[in-house]
Formats: sequence, structure tokens, C-alpha cells
Amino acid sequence: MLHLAALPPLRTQFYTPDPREIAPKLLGKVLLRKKGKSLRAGRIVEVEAYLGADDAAAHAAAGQTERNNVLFGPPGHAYVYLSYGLHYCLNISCMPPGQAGSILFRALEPLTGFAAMAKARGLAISNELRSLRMLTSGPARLCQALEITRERDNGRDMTSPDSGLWIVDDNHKVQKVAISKRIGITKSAELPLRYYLEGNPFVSATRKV
DNA sequence: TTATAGATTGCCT
DNA sequence: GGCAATCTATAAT
Repeated sequence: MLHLAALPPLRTQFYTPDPREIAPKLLGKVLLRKKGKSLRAGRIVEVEAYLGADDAAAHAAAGQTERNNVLFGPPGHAYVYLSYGLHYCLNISCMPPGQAGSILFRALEPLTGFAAMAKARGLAISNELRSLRMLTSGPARLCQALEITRERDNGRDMTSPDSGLWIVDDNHKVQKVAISKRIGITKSAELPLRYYLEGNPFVSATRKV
């Protein structure tokens, strides 16, 4: 918890393999966001893997476009898109340049910067679990809490603290990784590509799994 | 506690 | 023109 920002960041090499390999390793790591002097951080408790041409639900499935450029670029970069016209969602690109693949961040367990997160979400927050879940439990919520937008952050290099958005390993031991179908998609919905920490209360609500 | 509708932008057919 | 990797408020059980 202390000195999270001083830990070495996960580097490009970590993000170079297939997203299915990286996703379970990403659980338990810590996503950091620095804006000015304020630091916000959350433990990654739920992610989904998105592949390339074989995955109809992936934005990269139809080929490279202006919008999904980042997915085909170097690994370790932020892919931010607008969902349903009003929410942003954050991915990190995987695989070597020229090959698409990414991991969607679906839920965090808040560690520091509660007040800033609450303010960014437009919420008044208490210390109750139910209240804290509202901060970062859901892909669009965590973007709002960390003030991540497409305009500001799409294409950002997440392998260095200099970018203000990066991931560290604080040596936290995860209990158990569970796998299920992905949430909220209609194409390739049967693929088991959602990874989460079993029993963690900050995992987003599971609808039909 | 679960179910449903509505908001709202930009991408692709 | 249709649709989408979501969230929230409101309604009903």
C-alpha cells in the first residue's frame, strides 16, 4: 500500500504474449493513476481478454481502422473507446506490433485516492463496502473514477510511470482465479475469457454467466 | 431483490 | 440506419 508509486512498472515484455496468458497474471496487480500530485490506485480484480480475427466480439475482428489502431500497435498501450455513446472503457494492448489483442479492465478494488475517485464519479462516499463498490466496480465506472477518456488517454504508453497511467506488482498473493464467459456481448459470447478473483466483493455484478 | 427502459455518440454496413 | 465490451433510475415482486 505504501509507496505503490515507487514500485517498478510492468514492462513491455509482460504485455507481449497472448492476452489469454496475461489476463490471469494481471489479477492482483495494481493500476495507478497520477494527476498532478494526487495518486489514485486500485487492485485489478476482474478483466476480460479480447483476441484478433478469431474473436467476433473484439473490436479488432473486422480489421484495422482509425478507431482500433492502438490494438495493432506495440503492447502495453492504452486502448480507450466510447461505449454506448456515453461511457469510456479501458483496455491495454497485447501481442507484438501488427497483431491485435487486448485486455479490458472490468473492476478494481480501490486502494488509495478514494476522495478523488468519488469526486470524479460525482458521488458522496462512505466507508461501507456497498458505497466503495460504486467507485470502480465496472469498466465504465473505473474509467470515470480515474478520469480516463479517449481524448486524453487513447494510445498512452502504460509501461512507464511518466505516463501517469501504469501498473505495478506489489507482490500481493491472489487466492483463486475464476474464469467465466464475458459480460455484455452478443458475438462470441460463449468463449470463457473473463477472469476474476473468486469471492472478491469488488468484482462487478455477474449477469447471466 | 430483480427487471426493464432510456440515455447518446461514433463506427461500420 | 443499425447497433454497441454500460450505467442508472424507476418500477414491481
